[in-house]
Amino acid sequence: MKLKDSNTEERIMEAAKAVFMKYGLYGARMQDIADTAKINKALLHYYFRNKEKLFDQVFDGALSRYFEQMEVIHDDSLPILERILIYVVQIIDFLSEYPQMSMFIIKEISINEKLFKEKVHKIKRNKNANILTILEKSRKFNEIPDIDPVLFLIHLHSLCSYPFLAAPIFKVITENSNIPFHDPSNLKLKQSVKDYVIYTLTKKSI
Amino acid sequence: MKLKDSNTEERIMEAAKAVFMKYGLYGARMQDIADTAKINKALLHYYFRNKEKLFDQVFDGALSRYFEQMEVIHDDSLPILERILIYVVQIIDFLSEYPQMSMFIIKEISINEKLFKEKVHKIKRNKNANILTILEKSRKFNEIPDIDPVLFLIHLHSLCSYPFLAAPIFKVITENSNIPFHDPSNLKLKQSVKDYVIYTLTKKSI
DNA sequence: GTCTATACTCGGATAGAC
DNA sequence: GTCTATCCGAGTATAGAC
Repeated sequence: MKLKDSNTEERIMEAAKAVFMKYGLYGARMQDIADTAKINKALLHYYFRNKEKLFDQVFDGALSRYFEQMEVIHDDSLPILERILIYVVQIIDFLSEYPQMSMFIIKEISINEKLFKEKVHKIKRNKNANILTILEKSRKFNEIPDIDPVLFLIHLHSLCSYPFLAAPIFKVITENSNIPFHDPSNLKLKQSVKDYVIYTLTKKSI
Repeated sequence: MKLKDSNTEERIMEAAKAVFMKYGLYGARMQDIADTAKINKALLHYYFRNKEKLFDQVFDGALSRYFEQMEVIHDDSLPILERILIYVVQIIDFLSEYPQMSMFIIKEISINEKLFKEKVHKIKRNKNANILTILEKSRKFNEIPDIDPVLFLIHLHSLCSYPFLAAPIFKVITENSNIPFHDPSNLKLKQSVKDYVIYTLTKKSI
C-alpha cells in the first residue's frame, strides 16, 4: 500500500472539473474523466460513489468560487466606485483562468433550475446585503447618479463575462486570432470596462 | 392515409428546436423530442434518418438565422451609426424571441469546434465584407472615432446577448423577478445599449 | 487503493405489422 | 405514414482479484 495516494482524489477532481466544464453533466463521460486523471474508471466510483455526486462537488466548488469574486463589493471600507473597479479586474482575471466557468454555471442552472436554486440561495444567505441593495443605497446618498441598478449590474457582468463566454465563436469567426486573448492579461478589456463603469457612475468621460 | 401529414415534419422540427436548444446535442433525448411533437420515436427516424441529421438541421437553421440579423450592418445606404443602432434593436428583439439561441450556438461550437468551423465560414463567405472591415473603413474615413473595432464589437455583442444568456442566473438570484423581462419589449435594455453605441461612436453623451 | 471483468440500464436505431 | 416491439451499442456501476 502506497503512502501518498491521497493525491489521486485531487487528480480526479481536476479531471472532473475539466471534463464537466466542457461537456456538462449529461455530455461528460466517466471514461473521459478517468482517462484525463490517468486512472481506471472503477476508481472514480471508489472515491465518489457515482457521477451525480462527483458532478455536485464540481458544481458546488465552481459556484462558490464564482460568487466569492463578488466579496470585494461588500467591503464598505472603500467607496463604491473603487470597489466595483477592483471587482472588474478581479473577475476578468478569474474568468481568464477559468474561461468556461460562466458557461458551465449558466448552462447547468438553465437545465436544472430547481435543483440549483437552493444552492444559490444558501450562498446568498451568507451575505448580509446583496449588491443591488448596496447600489440602491449609494444612489440614495447621491454617491452615484440616478441609474437603474439592475440594468447597470447586467451591463457590468455582460462586459466582463461575455468575451470569455463567446470566445469559441470569436475564435472561429476570426480564424484563430484568438480574441480577446491576444492581450496577455486582458489589459485592454479591463481598461475599457473600467472606462464604462467610471463613465456610468460619474457621468464623466475620462 | 391522411392528406395533411406534411405538418408532422414541421412539428418534429419545432420540437427538436426546443429540446436541442435546451439540452444540446448530447443531452437531448429522441424520446423527449417525440413526446414534445406528440408522435412516436420511430417516426423521428422515418423523417430524419438519425439524431445527428436532425440536430444538424436545427443547428444550421439557428446559425443562419442568427447571422441573418447582421445583414443590416452591411447595407451601406445608411451611415454606420444608424446601421448599428438598427442592429441593436433587431438583435435584442430576435434574442427575446429565442432566448436560448446564443447559448445553444456557443455551447455546441465550443464542444465541437472543428465540425462547425466550415459552416460558419460558408455563411461568412456569402458576404463581401465582414463587420470588422466595415468598422475599420469607417474609422479611416473619420466617420467614427479612433476606437478598437474588435473590442467595440465584443462589447456590443456583450451588452445585447449576455442579458438573455444569463437570464437563468438572474432569474434564480432575483427570485423570479424575471429580469430583464420585466420590461415588455426590452425598451430599457435597447435604449441603454443604444446610448452606449452613440457615446462610443460619437464620444458625445446624450 | 487500484485494477480487470462483467452486470445493468438507458437510449438510439431498426423490423415489421397495419 | 404511423405504430409496437425489439435489438444493440454505449456508458454507468459493481464484483472481486490483487
